[in-house]
Amino acid sequence: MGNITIRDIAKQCGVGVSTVSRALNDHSDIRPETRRRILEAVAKSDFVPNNSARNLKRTDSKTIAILVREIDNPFFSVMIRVMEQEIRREKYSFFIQHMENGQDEVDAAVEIVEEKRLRGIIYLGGDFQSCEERLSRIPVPFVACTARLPDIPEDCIGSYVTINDKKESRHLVDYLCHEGHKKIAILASDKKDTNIGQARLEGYKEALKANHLPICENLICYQDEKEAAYSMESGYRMMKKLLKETEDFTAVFAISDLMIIGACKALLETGKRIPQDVAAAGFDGLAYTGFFEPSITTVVQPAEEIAREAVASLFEMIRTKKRREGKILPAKLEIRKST
Amino acid sequence: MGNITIRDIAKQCGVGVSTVSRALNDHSDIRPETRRRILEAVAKSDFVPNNSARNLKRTDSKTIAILVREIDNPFFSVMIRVMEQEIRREKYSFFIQHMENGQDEVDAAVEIVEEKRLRGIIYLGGDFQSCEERLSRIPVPFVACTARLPDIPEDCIGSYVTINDKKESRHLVDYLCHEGHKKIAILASDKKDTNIGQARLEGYKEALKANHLPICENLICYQDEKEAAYSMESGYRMMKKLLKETEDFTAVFAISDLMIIGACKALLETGKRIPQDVAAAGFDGLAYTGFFEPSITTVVQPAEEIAREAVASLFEMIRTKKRREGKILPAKLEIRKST
DNA sequence: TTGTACGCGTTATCAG
DNA sequence: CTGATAACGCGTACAA
Repeated sequence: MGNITIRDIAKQCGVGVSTVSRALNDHSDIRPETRRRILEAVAKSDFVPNNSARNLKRTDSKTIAILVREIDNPFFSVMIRVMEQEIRREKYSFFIQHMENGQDEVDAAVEIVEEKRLRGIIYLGGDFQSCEERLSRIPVPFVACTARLPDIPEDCIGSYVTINDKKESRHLVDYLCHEGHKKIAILASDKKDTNIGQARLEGYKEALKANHLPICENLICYQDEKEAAYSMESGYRMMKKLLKETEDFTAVFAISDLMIIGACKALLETGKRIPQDVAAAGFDGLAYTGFFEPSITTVVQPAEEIAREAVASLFEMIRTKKRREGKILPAKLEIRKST
Repeated sequence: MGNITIRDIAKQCGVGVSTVSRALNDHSDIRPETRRRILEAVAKSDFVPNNSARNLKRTDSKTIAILVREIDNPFFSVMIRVMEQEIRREKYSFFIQHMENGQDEVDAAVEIVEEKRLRGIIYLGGDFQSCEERLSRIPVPFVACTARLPDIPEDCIGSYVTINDKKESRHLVDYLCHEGHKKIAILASDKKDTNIGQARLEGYKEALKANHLPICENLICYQDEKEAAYSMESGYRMMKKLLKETEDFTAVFAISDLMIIGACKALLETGKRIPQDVAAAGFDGLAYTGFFEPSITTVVQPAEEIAREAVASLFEMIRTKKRREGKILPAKLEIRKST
């Protein structure tokens, strides 16, 4: 299928290809009349500029990419919406891409930067633990949101915006302890997780220690590696399993809101009352938790602020070409009826 | 920044560029030993194949794209997961792209097909009402899921998989009527909507007519065009507004589950009991609705089946190069505690 | 202000 | 099996 090219347009208008190119790219050195004529012809034809050829030549593009790890994490929705606004305001365009499961964050970046001549990258989620040294291969400024980042090498223009997962988690569990709970179960991520899931688990452990409570391995449910992480389904199944093994707990904390929602269903199905029999708390601050009955206690991440801050950081780095200190924003413990 | 190219690799290995290319692309006509040597050198270097150049030259790529309209629609999550599986099974790769607000479905397709040498496209959501004639510009087979498609022109290899929104909606409202409700409010999409939102509204009207009930304009809440469509927030606000204007209804039907969840919150806040004072029903079959208290009556779309069927249709069209009949799958009315 | 010609990094072709 | 070379479609010096 011989696609139509700028050469065809040029011929059709009786001008040179470069003139067409200039018209297409809003260059100034072209007579308005010529420009209009060309654009008109383009509009009439089915001509579509070939982006591959474009990007091959271009060096620049005022485009930034949002690389999402778990596209079905509803927590990201709000952030994406805010980011869209902020990026538009800077007159940049952007697009969202999903990183597949096996794909490494750094490789994905390198590939896409070349391909699209990006000016910057925003990561949503992802695990950077295993790519510390490789981080400096990312050839444009980047910001990681809601991800755990190792120390960023000096020579690389990257930053992060996140909350202190460990601290906030500890805070929540601490609150549960003060409410008098002695046996607190946790629905954690899988054992090998080195990401925020692990941080939240650590916070749980620290809180127990600080309250002189023992850490019982049988109250720690690890996520099955094969299951969709952080999901309602996995929360449901983990709670079912836990209930089968023991009923000796008065509170449960899940490292994500989706999981606690699933877990609540399992609890209610088993005839447990929330919070009378078992108190339940989640993490993230999804809007859903407030709509629930009983409404669910959770750690609310400042999603909009994280998004805004991330975009701001990114553009600052793009302008100054200098690395920027990472930001850790405070989350808010929202105490509701479930505890 | 002079990026490293296959020419560099070729020089380094003492071979021609085409040999490197062959090694990289798994061609058969290359000595295994040579191949190994080259791949090794590549792995050691920081070489990253330039996709733009690749796609410029390539004609083919065993790749399909999923174009999603509302990336934050949780209804799509399940579908994406299933599609991923099915596409992998065919040994194709895929990627997800988000269509921006102003972007037209056909334009998005045309652009991306050229750029990525796609073999096919799956649309998730979107409105095709305004692009009937232009549909045949899409140069590869495509399938639209959960979207309303006008008649597909003869010369274009496209299909759809969806439910009958009008019928299912009518079915649900019909059920509400049979439960004895005479005043049924609806939270609809915006007035100009020509998509599935409109279809669901039509179903509502038909059901009322069939049950000899009047259609009261003041019981129809249209979505504010500026608000995020189908969202919890808009459902919440619409219900608040409705309650301020009238309390003269005993049931409410929202055209999406998210909206009804928001609406329920508004109802509960106002002291209404569900379903005693007001019955509530949604549409889509999001997992959340089952986890809710009270669990919410809804029309469950067969998400997994739609996804599977869509991928199957697409591959069939890719193979046969022939258009395929669209599929309309049955949804299931799930009656729960909220009605 | 406009046109010509070259090169971006690959892959396909074809001759060895 | 391998290497030289011609496209792919566009942007941009440079010349006109």
